Amino acid sequence: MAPRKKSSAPAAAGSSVSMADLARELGVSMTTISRALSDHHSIGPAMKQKVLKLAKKYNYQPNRLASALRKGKSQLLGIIVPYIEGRFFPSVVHGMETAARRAGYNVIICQSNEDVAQEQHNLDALLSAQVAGILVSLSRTTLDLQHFEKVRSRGLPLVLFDRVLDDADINAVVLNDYEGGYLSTRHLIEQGCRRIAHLAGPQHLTIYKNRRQGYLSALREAGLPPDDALILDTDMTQDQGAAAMRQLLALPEPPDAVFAAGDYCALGAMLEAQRQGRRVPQDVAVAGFSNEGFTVISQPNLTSVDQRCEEMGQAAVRLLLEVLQADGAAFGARQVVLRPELIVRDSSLHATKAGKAARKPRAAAS
Amino acid sequence: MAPRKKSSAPAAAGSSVSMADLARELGVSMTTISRALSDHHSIGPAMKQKVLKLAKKYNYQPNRLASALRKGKSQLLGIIVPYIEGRFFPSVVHGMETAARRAGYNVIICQSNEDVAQEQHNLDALLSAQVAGILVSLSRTTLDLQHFEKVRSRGLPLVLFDRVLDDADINAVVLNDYEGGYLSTRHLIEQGCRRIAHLAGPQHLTIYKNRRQGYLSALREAGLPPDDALILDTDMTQDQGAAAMRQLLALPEPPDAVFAAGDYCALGAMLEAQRQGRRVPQDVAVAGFSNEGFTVISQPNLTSVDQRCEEMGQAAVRLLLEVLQADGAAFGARQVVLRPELIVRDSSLHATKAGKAARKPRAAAS
DNA sequence: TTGTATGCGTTATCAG
DNA sequence: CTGATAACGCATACAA
Repeated sequence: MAPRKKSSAPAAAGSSVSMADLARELGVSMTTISRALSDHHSIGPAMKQKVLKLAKKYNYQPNRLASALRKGKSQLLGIIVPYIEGRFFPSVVHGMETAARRAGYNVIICQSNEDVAQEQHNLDALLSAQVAGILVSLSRTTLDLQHFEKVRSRGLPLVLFDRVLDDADINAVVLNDYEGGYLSTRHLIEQGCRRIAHLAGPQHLTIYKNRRQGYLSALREAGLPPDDALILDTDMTQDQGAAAMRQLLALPEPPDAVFAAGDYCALGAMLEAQRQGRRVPQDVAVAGFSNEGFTVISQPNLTSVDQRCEEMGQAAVRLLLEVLQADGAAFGARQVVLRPELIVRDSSLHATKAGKAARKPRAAAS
Repeated sequence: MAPRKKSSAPAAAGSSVSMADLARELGVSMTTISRALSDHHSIGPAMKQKVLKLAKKYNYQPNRLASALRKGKSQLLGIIVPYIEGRFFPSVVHGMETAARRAGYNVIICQSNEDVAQEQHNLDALLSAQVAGILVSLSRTTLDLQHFEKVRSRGLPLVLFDRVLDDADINAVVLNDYEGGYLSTRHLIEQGCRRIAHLAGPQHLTIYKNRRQGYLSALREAGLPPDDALILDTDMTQDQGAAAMRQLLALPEPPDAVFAAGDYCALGAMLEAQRQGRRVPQDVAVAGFSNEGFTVISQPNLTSVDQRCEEMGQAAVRLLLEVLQADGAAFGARQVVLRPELIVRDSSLHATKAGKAARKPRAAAS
């Protein structure tokens, strides 16, 4: 028995049933249908059941567009990331989508491609789509937050994550990069290393600045004097990691450990050291940052700092939803700082005879 | 000079200007505003300029919800993937978002978590959001396509990618897995290998079935008899790859090469062989599938088949938009088959003395 | 070339 | 508890 039977307007292809259709069929008003479906209090249980049954029968799907238009708020969250590749951002997005779905939201994803202009366009598109809130990890070329004023003036919650700017007055979820740098360096010190080099990232980016601060703190705490010759600026690529290691090994007094602010950079350094006949970790210990998938595959496996990607995504959405619920109350912007986890692997086991700290990579894709 | 001046309804926080506001301000009708903004032909250039200028001044943002409601079609594409992790899906999504944005669309992303029920919910949510089209890579637990009937009956374009079912009557973009298996195996044969094992994936999945077929074809073509003892079923994990290699090396006549249908599985096999004192590729050559990031990091670097992730995403969106434009015309479902690329690296250079085929991993994340 | 009127599907505000 | 009606913001058929 096909659904389309006595309905005056048959469910032709391309169209789906609306509340009006259900109302007509049951001989009641649209209002009643709406109440029954949205579980309103002033609705008879008998009526409610009838409506729900019919809705199921006709396979009624609410039109969220109409609902959102009427209510002025959609069930969509906008996400802007520099790009969806590598290990970090996909994992964060994974966490976000999961948290959002649980709360009944869907996510629109945009890539800025590290371009402020693109970021602005994305922002406009999201506002235009009437999203309920926006999550952003800033592009590298974003130097101020003025284009996000639109968001505030619309009264929409905004949460930055990972890539932020120093602005106390904005909601943000970040990793404690300082602590990551500190933990990593302290670990190297505990391994008996005394001349610890640092391959730093672009210092105008907060994350790299903080990792470096952590490094310096650990040195200071251990009474080790920082040596400018051991702190090299790189762009975090594998190539520059190798180049930096070449430079370090050419020093009259080369380092006995290297803490790189990124895994690819660390890998480049490690391979270069091996190419020059040094043993890792015995001659020079190496630690990276980000806990990339390949850290359990390189020889030796690479010690690194896990960034809690997924937790970051979930935390960001949670924060956003809280602000959304508070709806204007509780103004003060909140900052959530996640604690990094140092994952010790063979590349840094300088003192002991390379213990084992194996970790399986995640399951096969596709 | 602030925008809110003579307007009767000041732009209060939380609200934005609408066409009606612009119309009132200029003393013209909404129709005129609409036409000017949508670049309609019957509109005076002078008027058009005036409207555009005012729109800029007031920072007018069209409400896509309202527009979509009216037109019955939004500027949103829905994407359903099993999950957003690993290398494959993020790259595909990357390609999709890029292609979609260029065409003026935004993408909503949902994860099915390999669960049919979740896939259905995602589907409902997307339909409810009135997306203009849907792109799906099926969950592992999806055994038929009946829940996608809703999409067709709504007249929405549907495109499957990568994970599909054998159904000729549906738009799909897939990799030629058969060719990938064939190329990989032929390459091993050309390297002088004669006893080539195959670590196969779950055979109810088309992709693995096809990779295996390609393997068999290459053997047949070379006059090498397939040997059932050399074809092992696995779930493609690293562990099972290792277990399979153990089993193979215990044979009275062990293989001189292994073609695994996945990189993690290949890696497990490779490491196990080395653990048992075999040299790769000299004693046993190894080739994988998917071109994961770690293929350039493992020792030796792993020969693999690139799946053209990004192209797949772009092709899927292109196909979807074509169907959308055709709007009912041109019914026949189309299948786009992408050609895989064999990336030869050291793990399979059996004959020659391990040439070099280095490839840098992509740039550092975050 | 411009304006008038109507409807997309839903929800909120009233009144019964 | 239920119903009639208006409104969200935009786009189109039709009239001027």
